[in-house]
Amino acid sequence: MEEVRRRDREGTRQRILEAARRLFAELGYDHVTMRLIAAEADANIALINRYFGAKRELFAEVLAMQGRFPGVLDGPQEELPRRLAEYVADRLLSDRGSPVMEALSRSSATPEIQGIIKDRVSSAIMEPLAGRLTGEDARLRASIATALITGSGTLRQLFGQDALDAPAREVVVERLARVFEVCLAP
Amino acid sequence: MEEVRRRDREGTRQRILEAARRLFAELGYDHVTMRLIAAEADANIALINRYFGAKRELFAEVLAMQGRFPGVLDGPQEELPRRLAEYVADRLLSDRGSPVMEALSRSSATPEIQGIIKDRVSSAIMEPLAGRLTGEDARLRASIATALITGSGTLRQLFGQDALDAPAREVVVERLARVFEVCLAP
DNA sequence: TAAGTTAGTAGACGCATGTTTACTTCGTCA
DNA sequence: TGACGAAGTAAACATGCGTCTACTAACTTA
Repeated sequence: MEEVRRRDREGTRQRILEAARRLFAELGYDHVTMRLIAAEADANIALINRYFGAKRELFAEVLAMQGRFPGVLDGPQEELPRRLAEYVADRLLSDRGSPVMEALSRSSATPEIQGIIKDRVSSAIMEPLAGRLTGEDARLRASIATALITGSGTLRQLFGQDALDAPAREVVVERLARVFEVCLAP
Repeated sequence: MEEVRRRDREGTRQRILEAARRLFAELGYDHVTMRLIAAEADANIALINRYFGAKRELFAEVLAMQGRFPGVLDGPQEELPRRLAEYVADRLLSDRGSPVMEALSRSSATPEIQGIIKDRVSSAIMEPLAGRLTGEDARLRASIATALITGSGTLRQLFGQDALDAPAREVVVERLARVFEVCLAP
């Protein structure tokens, strides 16, 4: 009955990385223990440190492997607010949130990794967003949109998927799209 | 040179409460230790548990003593978006954020106190806000505004007071006011 | 087949946490 | 004045954490 998949360095590494991704998103940095990751990945705890160095670096690698808003920031400029609205609405209404969004808003209070998260929010959300905006105060407008995105993550994590009293998806998208429009407009 | 303020039960209780308020706001629930509170309050650690029972209950008491958006939710209805905008802008730009806002967004990932925070966000922000709104989907609109408020807390805590590239206060308030208007409008 | 490399393992290490216990000291009131 | 209750204290408790070390066993290669 024993699994014969042994001595597979790369495979084990991937299982650890995937377990860490899932757990960090669900529980936040502080509440994920090395032992929990090891159990979830069905790997020995010492291998985590051997392959990744330390918990902090594992977290950094997890964030690094996430795409930067795939399909949201790309596409026609005039539909950007709507794509953001759909992204946020889907994450709020679906049975699980966005791993990046959740990991970020759940882990941002930990000094140990604050720098990592700051860089990630900057490079994956704020800067690409600000870069797509024209007119004055682009960075301010991008920041407000970012606040709305991360705040949605916090809300989701507190209230689960019925944070919004469960109206129809289209109503949520419509409202969010209008809000993002005002955020991003020059 | 010794302080002679000894054997003052109520005074000690208040010093502990005040130190806890400050520290929870600054560091979040997880990263505030009982020993840190005791040191900051210049009190013995055992007294914290004697007076408050447990860390969790101390946190609940800290949240309970905070006013519910004093001066923001009250006042003429048509200026509500602007008052919210001023509140958020001031917290983002000033040298320290709002204790409630910070404590909430810094501590929301801890399962131990998730219920406390959830109740607090509901009763202090979302429900009063939704109660002031007319028209359909009041709860959805209040939720989006809440997301923006808590998201601002997260942003502030990540980037400090120059999260917004430091434009003039009036510019920030103006933009936020327009966003809140769209959030809250029927 | 023997030797060497390395993935995988068990367990301990040192430290920090929230909480509790046993004790001391102060203040008050009979 | 002496005794008693309560405020304050020091130290320990049990637990959980990230990390590291010494070891075993599987695969590769000569």
